Amino acid sequence: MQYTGTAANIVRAAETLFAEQGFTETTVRQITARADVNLAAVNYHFGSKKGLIQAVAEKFLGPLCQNIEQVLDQRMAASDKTISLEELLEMLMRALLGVNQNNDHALSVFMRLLDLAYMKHQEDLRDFLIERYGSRVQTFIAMIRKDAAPMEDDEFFWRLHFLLGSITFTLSNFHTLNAIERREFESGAEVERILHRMIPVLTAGLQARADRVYFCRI
Amino acid sequence: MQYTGTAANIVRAAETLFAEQGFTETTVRQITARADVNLAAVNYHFGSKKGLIQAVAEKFLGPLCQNIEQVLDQRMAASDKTISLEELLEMLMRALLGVNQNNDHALSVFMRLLDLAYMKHQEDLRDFLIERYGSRVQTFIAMIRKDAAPMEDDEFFWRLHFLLGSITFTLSNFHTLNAIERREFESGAEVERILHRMIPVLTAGLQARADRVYFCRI
Amino acid sequence: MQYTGTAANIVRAAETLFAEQGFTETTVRQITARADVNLAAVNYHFGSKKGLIQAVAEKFLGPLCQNIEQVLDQRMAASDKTISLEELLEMLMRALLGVNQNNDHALSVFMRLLDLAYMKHQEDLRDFLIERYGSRVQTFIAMIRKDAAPMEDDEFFWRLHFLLGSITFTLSNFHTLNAIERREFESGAEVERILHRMIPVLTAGLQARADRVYFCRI
Amino acid sequence: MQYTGTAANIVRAAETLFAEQGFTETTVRQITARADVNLAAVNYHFGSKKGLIQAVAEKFLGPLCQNIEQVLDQRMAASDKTISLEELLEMLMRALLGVNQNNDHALSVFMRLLDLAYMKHQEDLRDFLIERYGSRVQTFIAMIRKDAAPMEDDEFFWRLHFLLGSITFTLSNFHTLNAIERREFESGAEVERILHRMIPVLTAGLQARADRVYFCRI
DNA sequence: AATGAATGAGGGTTCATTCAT
DNA sequence: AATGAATGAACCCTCATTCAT
Repeated sequence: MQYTGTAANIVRAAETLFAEQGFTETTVRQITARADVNLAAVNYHFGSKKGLIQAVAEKFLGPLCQNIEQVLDQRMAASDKTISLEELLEMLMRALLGVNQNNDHALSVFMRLLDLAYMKHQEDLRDFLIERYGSRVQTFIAMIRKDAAPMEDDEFFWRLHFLLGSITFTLSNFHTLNAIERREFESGAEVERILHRMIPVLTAGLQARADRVYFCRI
Repeated sequence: MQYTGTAANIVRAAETLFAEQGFTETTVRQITARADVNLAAVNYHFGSKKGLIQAVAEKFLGPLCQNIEQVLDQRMAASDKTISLEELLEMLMRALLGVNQNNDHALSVFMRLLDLAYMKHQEDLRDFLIERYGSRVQTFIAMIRKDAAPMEDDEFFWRLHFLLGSITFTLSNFHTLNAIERREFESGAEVERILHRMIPVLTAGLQARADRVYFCRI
Repeated sequence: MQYTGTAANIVRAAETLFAEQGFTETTVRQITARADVNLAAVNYHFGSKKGLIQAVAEKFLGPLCQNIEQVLDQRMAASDKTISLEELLEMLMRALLGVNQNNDHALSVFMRLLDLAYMKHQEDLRDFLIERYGSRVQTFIAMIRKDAAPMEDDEFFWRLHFLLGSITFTLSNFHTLNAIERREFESGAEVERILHRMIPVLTAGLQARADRVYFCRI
Repeated sequence: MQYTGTAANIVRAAETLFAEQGFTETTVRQITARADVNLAAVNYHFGSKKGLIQAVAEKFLGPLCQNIEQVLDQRMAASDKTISLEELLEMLMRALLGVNQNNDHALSVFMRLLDLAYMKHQEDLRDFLIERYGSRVQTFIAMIRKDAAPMEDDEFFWRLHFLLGSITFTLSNFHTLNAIERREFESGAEVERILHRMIPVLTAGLQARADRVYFCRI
């Protein structure tokens, strides 16, 4: 399951660089140079650069889903059937933190991958993720909806992506945002604090009533 | 101010491709092929690919800032000094819509640019944007804070970026999200409707109280 | 004969840049930018970059030949038929200085042109120069031979080019050499002084006896 | 130390083309085509075109300096401390010939490199050569001065460059000069003969007294 | 007489990938 | 299992030149 030796070095180097620069902007040369391995090693071990990206993705997505499912099962077994939004989001955040435990860049890469998956010509990646993790994610999303404000399907669809945007943007660019905060306020927050801060904000967003009238195009 | 002829064709083609694929993934050859102009035209008119990206950026940022400032001035002159969050966000959304009026991809490109600006090694772009538009944006942000829940500076800083993430993610990937919605719900929403839907969500997020205790790393 | 207006500006700018960087390394853009004229002006006035180079060449070669011929005629008319090498070389140096009078870079360009003419694939330039100035130069060379040491035709041919090398190298790179001298000896010599210094050296070289045995390839 | 395989083919092809056309005029595509290797091979093996030029330079400069130093040491050890100018120049010429032994174009390239090094904006190359070979050359130059006519430092500086000009010009353009000689005298001299012919000329030039009065600018 | 716009050709360089060893 | 050498394709950019005005 876990990579060892050369392959592990490559994955480690790739995570850092993907997190800092994005996937396209990171070259195989940069990765192998940082991992201190041969240039051909990426293709040897992962078939292609795309293969490496998927490997990096799976390394986190698997444990993440597993973690959430396990905690959810425990919670469901223990008591009643409805779980509050705050609690659900806290589960999610804890799971994300777990992913981050071994590598500071893991979360950034993961979020960047989600960003990438929503780009126009990335059907391949999108399908890969949906096929692998789609159904497991749906369960969790269904739980969230139960405690959100009542709303139409499409309204919920969009709100979910507002929420997803908050998470991916903040975590993709955590390094930069942290640096800015450090410069402006002379103290920077850790990932866990930011994740925690999101909970009330996202909760409020999902529970807000949507009763306003539309404005018209000028 | 507005480009004409070849330069305009280039900008138009670039907007579409940048919106669909991102900046790095889009090549000068793709742009000039789509614009049906010579390969060298990009360098002739914009100096470099980077120059073209900045040109595309300024085309929207200028009018956007101007629009917001103007509306804000009118509103301030007309009546009292405090403006509700909903109203402020509606101003913002209307201004964004205005930017989008002539080109469906304008907003996506603009949001992608913001995304790019937060990447680690993009200090150049970051500085360019701050120098050009920093102070004008600050004014608007200050207004927002007045009607947000009372909170520390750093808390506000992060919430602002949660909000920014929602906007950039949704608009960057509007094309894809719209396609998904269309497929799943057999009806797709226009940009303006999505922008409007954000208002109560973002408002609730900024006004939510932040009184919860931290959870600890597991 | 003399260029005016735009054409003159172009020639002036070209001389400087050709002198500093050589012909290939100097671009039409650099020339027109420095001359503060339109990019197309070079082609408009001189047909092509090559045409400009020839124009620059003729501007100096014409007066140079004329000057030498005139002085030579006066001297021949005035007195005896044999003129010393020193005197002939002094005529040449004075003529070169005359060429340099209006533009510090004229000599460098001229010498660089001679250098260029000896390159393998520059038959065009070679033929152009020979056709235009070949016979006039031959007369002067014949005078030189009269006061040189007695030697075979081929020996004289090579010595003449040793001499030519000294002149072209020193004057092509006068700017750099002057800067080095200035740095090392804290005083730099003017072109005229250098030209004068060459006379005894070149004279001695042409008058040296060539009576040594060959060495063998190791 | 010596290149093998593809790298050697590249160097060989580059030497010929550089000798014939100069550095700027020679394209990487020409080099790789002639060497019958992939276009990217130059960058793979030498980093850049500039890197290739330096590699070509070092291939000759190293052995050249070593050769001269070795011969000089032997000569110094064997007998008295003063060596005649003729003998010193013969050492130099033999060393140059040694460099030329394996490749007819080696000398031309080397001389063209020296020419290039004296151009205005080539400080990089100049510094590279000085740093690498400056001190070793100084020793030899000091020996030359001992048997030259007594003169001021600056006078010697210029005479040395008159001499350098003779050598670089003749050898840079040996191919062309040889062709001309062949056409005009129906027999061409080999490099070694030309090098030998230079010795008395250069010796006379360095030993000539510099006692003439200056002429004035007309 | 002069120019802004545009272009075809070609420049050096870099990419992910392959293959013989 | 791993690598040094090599490559085809594509990158952005710059060149001298042309053409309509």
